[in-house]
Amino acid sequence: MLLSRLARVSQEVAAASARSRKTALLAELFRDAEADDVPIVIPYLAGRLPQGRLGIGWKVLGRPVAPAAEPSLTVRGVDARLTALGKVSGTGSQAERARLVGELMGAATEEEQRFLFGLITGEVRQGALDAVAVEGLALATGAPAAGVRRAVMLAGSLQAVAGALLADGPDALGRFRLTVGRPVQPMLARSAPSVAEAVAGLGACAVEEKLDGIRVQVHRDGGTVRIYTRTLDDITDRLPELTATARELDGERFVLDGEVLAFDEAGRPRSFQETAGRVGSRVDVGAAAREVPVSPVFFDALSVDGRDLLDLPLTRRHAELARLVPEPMRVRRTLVSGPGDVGRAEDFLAAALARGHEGVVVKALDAPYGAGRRGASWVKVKPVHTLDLVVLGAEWGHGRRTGRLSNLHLGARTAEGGFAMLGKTFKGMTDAMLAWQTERLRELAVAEKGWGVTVRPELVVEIAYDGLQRSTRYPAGVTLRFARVVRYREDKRPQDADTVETLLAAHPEVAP
DNA sequence: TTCCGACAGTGGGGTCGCAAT
DNA sequence: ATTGCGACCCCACTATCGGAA
Repeated sequence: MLLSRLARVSQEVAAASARSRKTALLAELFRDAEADDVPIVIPYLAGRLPQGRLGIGWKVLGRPVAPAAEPSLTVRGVDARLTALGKVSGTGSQAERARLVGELMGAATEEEQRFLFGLITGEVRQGALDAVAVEGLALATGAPAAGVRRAVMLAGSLQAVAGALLADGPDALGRFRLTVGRPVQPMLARSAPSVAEAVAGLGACAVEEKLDGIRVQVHRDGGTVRIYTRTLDDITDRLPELTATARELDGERFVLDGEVLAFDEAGRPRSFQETAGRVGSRVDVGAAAREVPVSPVFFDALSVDGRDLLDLPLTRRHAELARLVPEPMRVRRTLVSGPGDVGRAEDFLAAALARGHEGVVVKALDAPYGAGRRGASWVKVKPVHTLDLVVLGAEWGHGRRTGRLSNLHLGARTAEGGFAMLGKTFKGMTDAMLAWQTERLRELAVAEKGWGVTVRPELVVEIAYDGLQRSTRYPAGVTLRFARVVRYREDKRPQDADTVETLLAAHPEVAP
């Protein structure tokens, strides 16, 4: 199959607004793909490369290359070139990679160039990723969409399911079940502003501590242990102490879900930055593990002794977890009978925060494990802080925000009477706010830059954030974590904005 | 008809590791 | 040695479609 066909369909998918139309376009293409093209076409149209990331980004791709006049690239040919590109390494490799990229782009038409660019940077912007590709695959093969979705969650991969379906038809779905050693999409939580609201929607529930670390899925099959992240990357080699722990547990075959994080001598959690740095270390893992050892805290069991527990209620899964994992390695929790019992949940949240944790996750006791779902049965609650900050500048948006000033530069007042930038945010704005701030910030602009504008510090905006973290980038030595706009405060003047001093005083554990 | 669940998009900061400077 | 870049951790929020109520 020619790449031009994919590029054309991708553009049509992007132009279609109805999801059903996108699905139909993808299904038509999947049906036409030859068997050898399928393992490439499916991920491409889901906006991903079968090779995963190539180590090539905007910098190399940004260089313009004259497009070819006529399409000639085949899907398989492109795949072979990209595989070769991913394998280039060593000194001088950047130049070689740039050369190969230039060669590929030079063989592509303008439309194909746009498609390849999106594919390689991971931004296809066609309004259809995995979920829509799953629908298209179901339509193309006559398999039930829910069955395909479930198979993909259990296989942890769209490609495997696509290959089986197109080769063997809808019956192939039955082959996909939870397998020890093969990661499944983890269950996710939605958020609520208070435990009262979280409990109100759930009835009888467990309230568990929310730990600020790295999500891990631990598989053990006899002497073999594998550890996967939330995105199903294999990080076994980086966590030798967790591998050892899994081998010591009193079970031969299991799959556990949990969080891994570092604690200090007093047993309080170390900062996310410290845990993430440790887990990210790959070169001298032994030294990293000695310096910042991490501990697992498990909260779910997906499989024990060959029994698949996914469809069992949390109560049953937790009973299995408790049989397998000693109490200190399980997440701290309390049980709440329902909305009449909210006081217990609120007390538990306060205690969790006092112990230095992020918040709580409220879980319905009767809910199964919804692999890959951000279902309503897990709800996280974290305290939210707010500040009144001053807009110092704004950056031009991309995609659907093109032509709008989007990403705000936020400043707090300093003791010297100026403003210290604390970070940026693009979150929380409605389309109306984007339009309004674009106009207002242009009026306040003192300098037009390529990336946006700097403005007179006059506009006050209320910002919500989850906490402070250390920063080497910003002058106060700290930055906001997960900053988002709540509303503009036109009733406030910049001299009413919060100061760096009060911010640091509110988070003494982070203050430099 | 209205409501709401699921998705895609729009990017944030930090850290690590590699290659280039 | 330092810098730039990309990958991958953590993540919030809005707009939209389409099925459920």
